[in-house]
Amino acid sequence: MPELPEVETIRRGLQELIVGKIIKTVSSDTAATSSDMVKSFPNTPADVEQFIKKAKITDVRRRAKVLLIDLSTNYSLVIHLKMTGQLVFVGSGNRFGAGHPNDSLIGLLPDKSTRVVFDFTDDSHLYFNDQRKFGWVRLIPTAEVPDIDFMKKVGPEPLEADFTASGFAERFKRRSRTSIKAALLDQTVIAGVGNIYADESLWGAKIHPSTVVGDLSYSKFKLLYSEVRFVMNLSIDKGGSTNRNYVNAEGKKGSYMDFARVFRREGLPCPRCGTEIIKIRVAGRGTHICPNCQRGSR
DNA sequence: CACTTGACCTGTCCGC
DNA sequence: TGCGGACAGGTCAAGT
Repeated sequence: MPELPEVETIRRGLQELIVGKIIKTVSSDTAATSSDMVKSFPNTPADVEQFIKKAKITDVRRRAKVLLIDLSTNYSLVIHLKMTGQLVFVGSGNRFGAGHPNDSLIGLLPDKSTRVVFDFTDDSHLYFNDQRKFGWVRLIPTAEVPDIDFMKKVGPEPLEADFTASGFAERFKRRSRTSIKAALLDQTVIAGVGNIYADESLWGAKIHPSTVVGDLSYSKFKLLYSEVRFVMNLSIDKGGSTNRNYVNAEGKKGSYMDFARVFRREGLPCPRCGTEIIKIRVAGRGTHICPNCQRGSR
């Protein structure tokens, strides 16, 4: 589901909503089977008892598309939402005031997609929902988080101030014979780009997604670098993209799709030249392009 | 090693 | 209205 802007939007929400709260229990009282639960959240009851129960939330961080919820026990909840994962906070009673979208969720969660429930001591709750069950939650000592495979392999954060265009171009040398779209989606090259922002940034840089990485000029890499940062910053500003399932920590949708130039806009005119946007398949993924603007030139 | 493909799941949409 | 197949915001483990 979420790419960097969506995970960052959730992180900012959770930062405001749950830091300082104390976890009372971790559970599920839903239709999820026990094997589903084990897959989503494999830590043992003893781990939960020792390192989660009574723990205070000290911080909420993000690395690539992974959320890190730090606990006062020096353990962290490491969470990947994959395609359809959600982390939704619901206050106790009328916490947000009548009519607030979050309060409309009271009584609606947990539902059949709820995999893990965190109950706080003030009777508020955090729900991990995941329709397709690809996502996961792991409890890991905070100091060991950088040692897990994903963290060791993942590439640099594209929005960091010290991340430069030349650094960006450099990262692609390891994937010089594949398509630029496959390379952009490769989390070991650059962190956080997924299918939406790959298509959006390639349109912005006027690069055909099938273009072989090694055929791209440095000036094209500079353009692509700028476009990746532009679309991700814009999306964070708009609260992310809700294509289907995505909601933020308060259960609200993001509005980037209202600003998308090509993603899921097949049949509509290219906002730059008016040519009809088409949908093709690149790197095994549905891919949206303007066939006029993105001709695969260097 | 670099690269591609299929698998993991459930739900929805589209054509017959 | 039903049914089969394709497809969906992501990563892995296999294969070549």
